[in-house]
Amino acid sequence: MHELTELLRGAEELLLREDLEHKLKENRPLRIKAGFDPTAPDLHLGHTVLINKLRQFQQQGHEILFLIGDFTGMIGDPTGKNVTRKPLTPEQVQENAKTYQEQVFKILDPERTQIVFNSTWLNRLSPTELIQLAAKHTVARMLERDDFSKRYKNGQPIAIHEFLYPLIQGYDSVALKADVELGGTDQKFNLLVGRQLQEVYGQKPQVVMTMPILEGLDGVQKMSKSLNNYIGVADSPDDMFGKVMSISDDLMWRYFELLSFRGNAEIEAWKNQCVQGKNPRDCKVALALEIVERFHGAEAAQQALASFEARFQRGALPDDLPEVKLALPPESTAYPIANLLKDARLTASTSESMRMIKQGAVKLDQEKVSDPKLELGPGTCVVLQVGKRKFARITVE
RNA sequence: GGAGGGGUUCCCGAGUGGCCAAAGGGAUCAGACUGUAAAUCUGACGGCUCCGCCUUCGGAGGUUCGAAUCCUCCCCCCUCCA
Repeated sequence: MHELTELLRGAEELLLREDLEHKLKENRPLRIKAGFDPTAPDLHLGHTVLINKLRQFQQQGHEILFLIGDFTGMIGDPTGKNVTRKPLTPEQVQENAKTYQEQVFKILDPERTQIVFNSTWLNRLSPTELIQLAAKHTVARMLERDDFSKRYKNGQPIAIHEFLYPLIQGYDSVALKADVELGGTDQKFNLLVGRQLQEVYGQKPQVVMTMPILEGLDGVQKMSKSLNNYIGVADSPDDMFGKVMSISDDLMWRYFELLSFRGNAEIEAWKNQCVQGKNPRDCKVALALEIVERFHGAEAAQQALASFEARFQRGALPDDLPEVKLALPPESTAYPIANLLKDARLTASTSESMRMIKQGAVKLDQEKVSDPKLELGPGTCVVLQVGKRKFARITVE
């Protein structure tokens, strides 16, 4: 029972709960399937929500089937928008799959994870078999899918192959004899097709678990690269740490739920302590450490914490200052500070430089700059800082 | 094919001849404070050789002392009817 509660944590929906309970009682490793697109292996923490859930299953002794959809990737998921998606070459698929593994195995145990490619069995499917597969499902049921029905009502085209996509994804579950399939909430329909097909093929239908979309740093919109509210798994330890620290106290608990490996009980206890006056900051530090450690190791995490404290609590300079060398503008004998800041990319324009100086945000060798007309002659080497986060060691040549 | 509505500074969205570099909100940035890059408060938020100057309101022309606002043509988006 306790197992189940942990597994349910953060999950959006579980269909059907009784099925999962039964399967768990069988006391055997369950086959847990999750499919991934072989495109864009540039993962951020939002993507890891699903992977974290896989890890939980894995830790309870179940078998993970990490499916790379190299075949389906060639069809393109029917999003309705990008109708013509460039097919990936086998090389690209291999490349992306490799990147996936590197990143994903920071969370999953490679020993107990099977990576499978659906082209393995789908390429062997004969036209006859494919048509037999298509015969197992009806148009009416396909049209139950929200975006299909909308497009159909609006008279927008739906290509036949788009109907094939959910079928094929479902067939994957048959081929893999999946007990459970995980996916994002947007995958619900496809996951359910898997259930139906398995039943038709004489298997027990898989349990479907959907995971929510993680909110980004702003706490409102979904985490995505284009909104620039993401924490990339490849971010530097300092960045990763800082970004976690920047989330609001409210959002922190959501992140604990979906990103932390700590048990429910522990997190609940912390939450209660915070209500009773414990500083939420300390919980956030723990979360930041945990996440940095996951992707960069314990040592890097401690260093990130140390440099964070040094910088923001004591106002110290970061260790690795970007070095910038700038040549004097032609026909001048000194570099005006405003232009220097712009050219060193500490500000976006000289106007912004002026503003920052007026606002008291600019520091030269730790001293506040108040004169907007300050000029630096050739040969000077100084540390310039704008705000709390932007630094550079600048040499004027 | 017909009838309307609209394109404003990163986003949303005011503005219908001068007081408009353009209200308000969001995002962002800075300062203060703090528990942190949370929260809150204050301020900034086109560019520049920065107490002054220059360039913006879909595009190109025009009217005017003066236009985001008026006129002409063009481009693009949306809604309704057929």
